[in-house]
Amino acid sequence: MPCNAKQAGLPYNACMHAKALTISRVAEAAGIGVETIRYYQRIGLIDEPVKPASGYRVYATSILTRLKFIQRAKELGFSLAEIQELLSLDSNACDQTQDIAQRKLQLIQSKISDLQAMAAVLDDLLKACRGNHSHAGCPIIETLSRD
Amino acid sequence: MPCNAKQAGLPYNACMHAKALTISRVAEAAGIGVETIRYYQRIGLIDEPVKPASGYRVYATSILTRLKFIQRAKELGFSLAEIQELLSLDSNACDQTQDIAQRKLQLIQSKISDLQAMAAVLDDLLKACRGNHSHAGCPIIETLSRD
DNA sequence: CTTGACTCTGTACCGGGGTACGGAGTTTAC
DNA sequence: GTAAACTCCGTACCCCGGTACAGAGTCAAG
Repeated sequence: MPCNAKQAGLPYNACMHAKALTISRVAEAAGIGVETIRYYQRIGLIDEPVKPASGYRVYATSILTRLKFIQRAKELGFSLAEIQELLSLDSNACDQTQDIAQRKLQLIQSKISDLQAMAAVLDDLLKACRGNHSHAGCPIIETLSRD
Repeated sequence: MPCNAKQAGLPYNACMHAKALTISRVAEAAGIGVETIRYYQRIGLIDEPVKPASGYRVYATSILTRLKFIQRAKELGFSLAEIQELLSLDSNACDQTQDIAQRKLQLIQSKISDLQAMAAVLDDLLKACRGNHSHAGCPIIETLSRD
């Protein structure tokens, strides 16, 4: 996009303030890549900011809050689609948010107990290995394959 | 592969038994797609079964156990590459696999603690929601956005 | 006022984990 | 004994979550 400030007899830099929050400053502050921010915009996870005449995106500081939210939610195991759903909820729509979080929590808890079972089996296997070199039947596959 | 039963003066169907465990029966029984089974064979996650002269794969029933294992391990967050390594525990001798098992155990334990951390955060957030009847905004959304 | 750093759009690519298709051969049920 | 259903192989395509260009325009420091 051309900077139409020129047509108005102004320098291009009339299009942006010196310390504007540009995409690379956002990326730096949020600890993620510039391309990732553009990717999130493409998929609609964050809004395109208002662009001055030059076409350079200038972000509101609230973008940092949003990116933080996204990163936290990702760490909790939410997919970008789920995060989009969370973000679309009005912050008063506590009920729906709770539902989503509750389902996620149950999922996580059942993974934990499966992994604990698996760890116990592996631990037993290791003990058996150390004591017994015959290893006629490694129980791990059968144990994990049951049901 | 042509069925060389023909050259021997026999019908093609001499190449396979009527109720042979064919790929679609395996897929059906395991609740996965035929293409997925072929994919697992391509990447070496499961062995190619013996093929009679016709070229149609005929599986041993043990494939079902193995596929069950793969599905369970996948649910637990293991990648197919990791599952491959886990499966190698079954076929190798004990003393050759102890460190694989040891590393897997550590991996599982770190997955467990990651998931426990996630669960704790989600649980706290849910508790905050249940105590929040003020309509002042959803604590989950607010907490995830903070800082 | 130049030079280098930055940004724009668009498109292509990556690895992981599959899924679908085409065209040919095989098996099975009627 | 033929039609429908199944299987083969190879290749191409899909989604996800990014990442990496290229080529053109803009900004900021010296």
